[in-house]
Amino acid sequence: MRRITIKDLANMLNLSTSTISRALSDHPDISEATKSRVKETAGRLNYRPNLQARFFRKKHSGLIALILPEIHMFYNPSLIEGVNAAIADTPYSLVIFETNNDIKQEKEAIQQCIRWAVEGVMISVTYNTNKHSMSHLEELALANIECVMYDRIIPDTSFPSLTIDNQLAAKKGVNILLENGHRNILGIFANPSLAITRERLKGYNQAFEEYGLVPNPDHILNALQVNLMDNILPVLLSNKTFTSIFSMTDELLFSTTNNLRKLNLSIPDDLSVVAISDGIFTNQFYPKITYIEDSGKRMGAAALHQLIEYINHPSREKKSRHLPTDIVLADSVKRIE
Amino acid sequence: MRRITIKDLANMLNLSTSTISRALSDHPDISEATKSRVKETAGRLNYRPNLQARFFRKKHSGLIALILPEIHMFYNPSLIEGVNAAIADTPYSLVIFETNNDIKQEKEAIQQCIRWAVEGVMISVTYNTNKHSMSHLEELALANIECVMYDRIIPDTSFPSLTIDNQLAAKKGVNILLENGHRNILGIFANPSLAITRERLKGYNQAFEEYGLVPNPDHILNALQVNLMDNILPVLLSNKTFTSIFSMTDELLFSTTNNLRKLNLSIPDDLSVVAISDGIFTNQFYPKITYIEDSGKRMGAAALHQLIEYINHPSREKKSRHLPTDIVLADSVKRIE
DNA sequence: AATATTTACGCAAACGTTTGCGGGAATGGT
DNA sequence: ACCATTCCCGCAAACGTTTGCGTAAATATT
Repeated sequence: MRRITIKDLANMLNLSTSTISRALSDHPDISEATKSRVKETAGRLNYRPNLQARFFRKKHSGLIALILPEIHMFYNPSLIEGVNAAIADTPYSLVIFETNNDIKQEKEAIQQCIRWAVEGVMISVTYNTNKHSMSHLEELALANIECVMYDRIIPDTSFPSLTIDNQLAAKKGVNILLENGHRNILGIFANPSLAITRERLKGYNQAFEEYGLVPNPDHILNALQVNLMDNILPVLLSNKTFTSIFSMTDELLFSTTNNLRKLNLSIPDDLSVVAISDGIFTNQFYPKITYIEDSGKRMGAAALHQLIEYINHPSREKKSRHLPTDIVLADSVKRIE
Repeated sequence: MRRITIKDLANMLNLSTSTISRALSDHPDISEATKSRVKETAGRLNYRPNLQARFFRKKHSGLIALILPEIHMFYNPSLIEGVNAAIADTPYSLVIFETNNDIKQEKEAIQQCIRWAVEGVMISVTYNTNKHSMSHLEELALANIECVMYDRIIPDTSFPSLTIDNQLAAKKGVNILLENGHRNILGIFANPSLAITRERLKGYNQAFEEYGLVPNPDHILNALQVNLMDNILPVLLSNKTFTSIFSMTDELLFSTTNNLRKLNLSIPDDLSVVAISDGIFTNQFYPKITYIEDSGKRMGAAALHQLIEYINHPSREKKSRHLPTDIVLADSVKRIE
């Protein structure tokens, strides 16, 4: 039970392989009569082109790689869903690499991409990837593989990137709290070695400044790792007189809600909460959390389209883009005077 | 800047392509001297084998496909992580297809697998895939592609499967509640068209029966879709006198916790809770939830290894296996008399 | 009717790698 | 010194597909 090939079809129909090939791809050189004859038998015999051979001959792989630091509960599942939905309308297939926030695994993933001759790479880098350790990314460029960075990017490089306007998003979020009378706003942030953290931090501060207020550096919690939250957050909340919390991600928000429950504090009666969020957790949670939307689904689709754009037009100028962000108001903010 | 090939190396070193190929793969026919000479220049010139060409010639693709119904917050991220970690030690790469619980997309994914000539498929089927609609799976067999089902399987088919012992797991979970004195146990279950739901339901009932009790069918909630929980659960909890809840998945558990908060009911003071869970949500949640572990990570690794086993030994007898389940006790169960 | 064009197909090479086979040179044994 | 091995390496085919080029027949043009 060997797999049926173009040669088989050629033999059965007394045609050459070239005619079969052209007939199947609707080449104008082939008459309608033979086209339908070929297609009919191909369908009947369940012929499936060998993509390996095709792409080998055509010198491209039909593969697009998605490299991400981790696949945990938040954001990335949504992102994968977005990429998957978008790639269904294209001739490409998706391979996914997970780096576990380890730059060594990131390098290994890139080597894999080169060996597979993928046609494009979408990457969200690890904590430790920065301007001075991106030789592996430059290898991609040398191999003529298009690359866009998304979400966790390295700013100010020659690689195009796609993010939301992180500073603006954070500013919008904090603004909601300020406008509702909050002044003591605990800002919960991730690892500051990530550009995304620094940008969102800027937005937090900028919101205060534009309001004519001075942000208090003591009101910032930098959770180098999420599980440290359980130690730090209770201390912070018991000592200070916060009336609200701004969380820069879903992951930190989840940890926050658990800690609030542990401290017997409720949202929004004891503390108002605003987050930058994918939208899934914040909408399903009770009470629904007010958030600035950073949709993984939309990001995934947009990043893919941008990448395919570059693949199809390699010479086109590469630039970094921002996705717009919506404000979604819900039940987690209480107005105070 | 063309990519460097074996031919290039052959020309530069005045050797034949066959010698280069053999030298790079440590063939005994090649002397150590030339081996090191070849490897040195290959390394220096950054030679990367063209996997498309290699696999094309060798008549396999080096690809393994993972087909899953959805990538939401729970389980599947963990599963992907497990597969990814395990596949790193193998010569295979992973492609992921998401079917959105749509049998049409599932069929499409399988067609893709055949066209790509993947060497194995790991699949968790949709709600609507059953014994009478699995012609696409049989096509896989015809194409000599190995296939294992995991998690959401079709029972009693010729395809090997990998699951936990769902009935046993549910029984274990309900048992914990029974042993702690609970008799009115709300069972929260998913769509009964899934075999996994029916199995776990059996376990729920069996636990009662082995305890000499008669399970009450009115104590079963079948959430055909998760978002329906918000309507049904409050009604059920206000009418009946439940003292505890058994949830068959993380997803349903999450919805449950939100509804409990809405109703101002706390765990475990008002209601004890036990779930079958991947372990991530239950451990991070406050209070920590007692659960029967169904680890996506472990499942992913195990399914992959089983699949590779079949790929390497196609004639080996295929059988369905169960993964053992651990009980993880935490803070969500209160003893009552 | 002679020439020009179009139509419809076949020939053969090419993509990069692996591998069966063959053979010259070096080595071993007597 | 002769034969049998062993050691290294090259030749060439093969995997399935696409595609530039060539060409005979059919059709169009004058």
